[in-house]
Amino acid sequence: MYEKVLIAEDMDDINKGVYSLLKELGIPEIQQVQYCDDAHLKLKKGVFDKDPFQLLITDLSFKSDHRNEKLASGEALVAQARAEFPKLKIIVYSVEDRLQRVRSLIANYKIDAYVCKSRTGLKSLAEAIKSTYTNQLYLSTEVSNALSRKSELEINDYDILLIKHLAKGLSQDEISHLFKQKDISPSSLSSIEKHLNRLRIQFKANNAIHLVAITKDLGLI
Amino acid sequence: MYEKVLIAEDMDDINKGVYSLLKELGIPEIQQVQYCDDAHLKLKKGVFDKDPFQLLITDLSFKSDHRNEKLASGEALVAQARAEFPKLKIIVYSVEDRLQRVRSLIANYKIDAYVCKSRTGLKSLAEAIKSTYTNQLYLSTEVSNALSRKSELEINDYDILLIKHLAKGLSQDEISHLFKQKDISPSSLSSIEKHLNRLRIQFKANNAIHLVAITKDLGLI
DNA sequence: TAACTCTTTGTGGATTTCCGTAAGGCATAC
DNA sequence: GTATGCCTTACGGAAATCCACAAAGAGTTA
Repeated sequence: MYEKVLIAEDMDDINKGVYSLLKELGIPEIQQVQYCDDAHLKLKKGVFDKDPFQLLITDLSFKSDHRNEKLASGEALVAQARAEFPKLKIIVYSVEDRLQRVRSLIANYKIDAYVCKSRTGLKSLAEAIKSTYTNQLYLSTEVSNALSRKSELEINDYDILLIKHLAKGLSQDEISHLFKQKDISPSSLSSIEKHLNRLRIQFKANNAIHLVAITKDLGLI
Repeated sequence: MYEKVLIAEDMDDINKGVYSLLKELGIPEIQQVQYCDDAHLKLKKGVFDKDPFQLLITDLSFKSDHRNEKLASGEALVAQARAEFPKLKIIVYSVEDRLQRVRSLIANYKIDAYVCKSRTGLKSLAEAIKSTYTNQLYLSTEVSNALSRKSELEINDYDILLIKHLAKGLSQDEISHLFKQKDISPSSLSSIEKHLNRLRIQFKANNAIHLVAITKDLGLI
């Protein structure tokens, strides 16, 4: 089993919960940090001391406070960690349950497991730890079909961007101009209308207002 | 100090963290539930057994799963608990940090403390427990000014209702018809336009979409 | 009562969104 | 090569919004 594990999680209560789980699993060396930058430092120090961490368990969202950090999000931490320490196992442990998000983490950073925080989050996390130790990708049940092809008709980054700009108060015409200016394709008013229309249908929204309200409730934007 | 405390929190890791905090505080009887309905049952049973809970610590958001519950949210649980057990102390422990939300919980249900989950959430929770035991309202630092600045409260229930219906996807014309039907005044399309226009100016919103997005972020709707 | 203010309601017009249709580009399959 | 499907773009009309101004009503004050 793992000998040396790092937990990156800003909320102290969860941090505590994960810590006691690792203790129960009999892992001898456990370190905890509440900031992404601290996590990065610890990882580097481990390598420097010739005693590297074998596993990183990290959240995705870290509330920002007075400190201004270089690594502003869990995703940034994952990206950095994967780039610098290819052998490090990474488990993402987050409330986020959007399949698209999970997919992109796996595709871009080759994370070793994704566990949704939930009623049974800790149990899943325990399984994830065991699976990753034997080099098996682990996804908790909530997101287990993130890799199946069926859910391909999800929304992509372009759609999110579109809705975000809508929510910021831009008209469709203004978005069109902005996209042209930034070389984001498609940028024609007609295409923007078409994409929004598809999204409205997909989310069963009556109009653009409704669409923004729904996606906000879902936490997509 | 409290003798009998109930924790309602769906995520097992946080539940674990809170539990160990209460243990450290020397509270002898601690019970935990992961569903609102279970919390309600426990509270009722306590009274029935002539050994009522003195304190409820509850989250606001509970993910729904296969069970279909009567009390679908933490707020519903709080409402029910306050109505049935006026002497029960209630601490809400949630990530939600919108002042309006805190305000309405205090105004409507007379909760005894509101603690934001954060890096130092557990520490705040400990203070909240002590404060409430001496009948003092406690608000964690993130939301401590929820009661001070009531300046922004120039919007009334009519405005909120209006925006809520917008967010549900109704057109201004449909809202007009609905209001006429329900005898809500003013109900003319013209007046609805005028009110929305005032709100847009007030919130510096470019259009109705923007207005809904802003008020949603503020937790007004 | 008259003057004043505030709110509701109405009207017209510019702008934007909504929705269908159609043309053109581009890749893949036959 | 041609056919096919998918996507972008364009255009036009209906509907909804945004906005300015005017009229009617209700309440207040002098």
